[in-house]
Amino acid sequence: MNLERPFAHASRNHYLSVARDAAIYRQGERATCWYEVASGIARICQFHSDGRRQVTGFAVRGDVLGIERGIRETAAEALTTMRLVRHDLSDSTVALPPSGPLQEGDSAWERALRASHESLALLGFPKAVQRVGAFLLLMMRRLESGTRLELPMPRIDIADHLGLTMHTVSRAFSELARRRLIELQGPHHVRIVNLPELVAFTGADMTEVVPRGHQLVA
Amino acid sequence: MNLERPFAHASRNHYLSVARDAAIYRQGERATCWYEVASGIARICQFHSDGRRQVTGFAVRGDVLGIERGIRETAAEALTTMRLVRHDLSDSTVALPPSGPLQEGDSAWERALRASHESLALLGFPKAVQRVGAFLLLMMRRLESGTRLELPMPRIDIADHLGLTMHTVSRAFSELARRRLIELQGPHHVRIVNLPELVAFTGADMTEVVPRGHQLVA
DNA sequence: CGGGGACTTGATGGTTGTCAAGAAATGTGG
DNA sequence: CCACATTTCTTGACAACCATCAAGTCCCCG
Repeated sequence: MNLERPFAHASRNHYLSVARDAAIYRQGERATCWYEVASGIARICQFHSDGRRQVTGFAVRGDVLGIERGIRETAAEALTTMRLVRHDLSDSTVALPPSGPLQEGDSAWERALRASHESLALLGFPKAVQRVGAFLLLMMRRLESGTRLELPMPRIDIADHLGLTMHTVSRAFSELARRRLIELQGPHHVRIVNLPELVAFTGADMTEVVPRGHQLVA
Repeated sequence: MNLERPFAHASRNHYLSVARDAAIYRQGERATCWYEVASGIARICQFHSDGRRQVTGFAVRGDVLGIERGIRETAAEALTTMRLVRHDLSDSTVALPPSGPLQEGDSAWERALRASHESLALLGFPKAVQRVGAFLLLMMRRLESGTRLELPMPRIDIADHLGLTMHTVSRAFSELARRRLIELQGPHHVRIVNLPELVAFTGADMTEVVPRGHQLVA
């Protein structure tokens, strides 16, 4: 499938810079290419007919952006200045090494699917504080920034990502800070003070338990 | 990539039957193959260390099941007796024609990604009744069964899929029935009585609005 | 230094989860 | 095929949580 040159030096691929707040692609367009994020962060979102806006993900270094055929179901916008690698739709070979939970040898589809599952997992947490906590832990892994997190997105984006309101997200940050699990140095600068306790409090140790199952199929 | 024989007659692929309640694969195993659903319905779920169970999806005819490499992050169980097509991991060519929102010419990864996005969209609805309504509409499309829906999964599975409790799901069904949008003939047999009103009430017309955007990248 | 947007926080009402009980459906053995 | 037992589903009451409305504060940038 894509076994040869797993990390090809994207010779035919366009590298491009994107300014903060620029649209990378729009919802409703016909997809002609997809991107890899070399640096910076993008917000991927979906606008619904009832007025809701759903942020389906944040794309960071190594993430695949806008891989789909036909009409785009999401829009992507740069939250910071970014560097992207543009790929043709017929190509599903990633050019950049993975970051965070991604793996070497992934195809682009595989990476996109993994990211989608991570977003699903976040929405599975029943309470707001847990969702926000899990979001911080996920971002820490994905940004590979240690315990000092720089989150360029506004609260409303986090809210629309986690299925909450801006207010509830803000309260969750405050509660995590009150419990001395994180420290807020300005709204966009979070320091994770007590990682193990944050993991425990959130319930997000991300290790799964094998269930007692029935007989296997073969 | 996968342009030749988009719907190959899966000659090297195994067809297999699965009994109701049988495990198709387990969480924590190493993935060795993936499946397509030829008939029946499977539940895909993820068990978390804090005891939660998240149903990440239901796989119906045409859906791709368990396409991932390395350790499986989900388990799959048959809700009904099923027929599956087993594929090698090196193969990403689907054998079955699409159903519902899927398209001809999809690769397996593409189908899996689409299904994942549909689940994400469901969790985006802010209220329980809307989520349940949107779930019914989605199932109607995917099962291609007209307005008479046979839902083999128990309420708890729907709840774990939508991020709700069994009780709330049950109340939502009751409310939709009270409003004469659906009719319940037994817990697993739903008839959609007033499709346009259900769509309107749910806010799930699934057509998106193009947002006013900034300048485009290129 | 001043203005405007983003963020935080408080008060309140609506929605959902929890606890508990009862009704309906399903499966089993006679 | 029917009676019974068990599971699943529904419904009610109450508590917890979150969205909404409304100020007030902080931050950023001109």
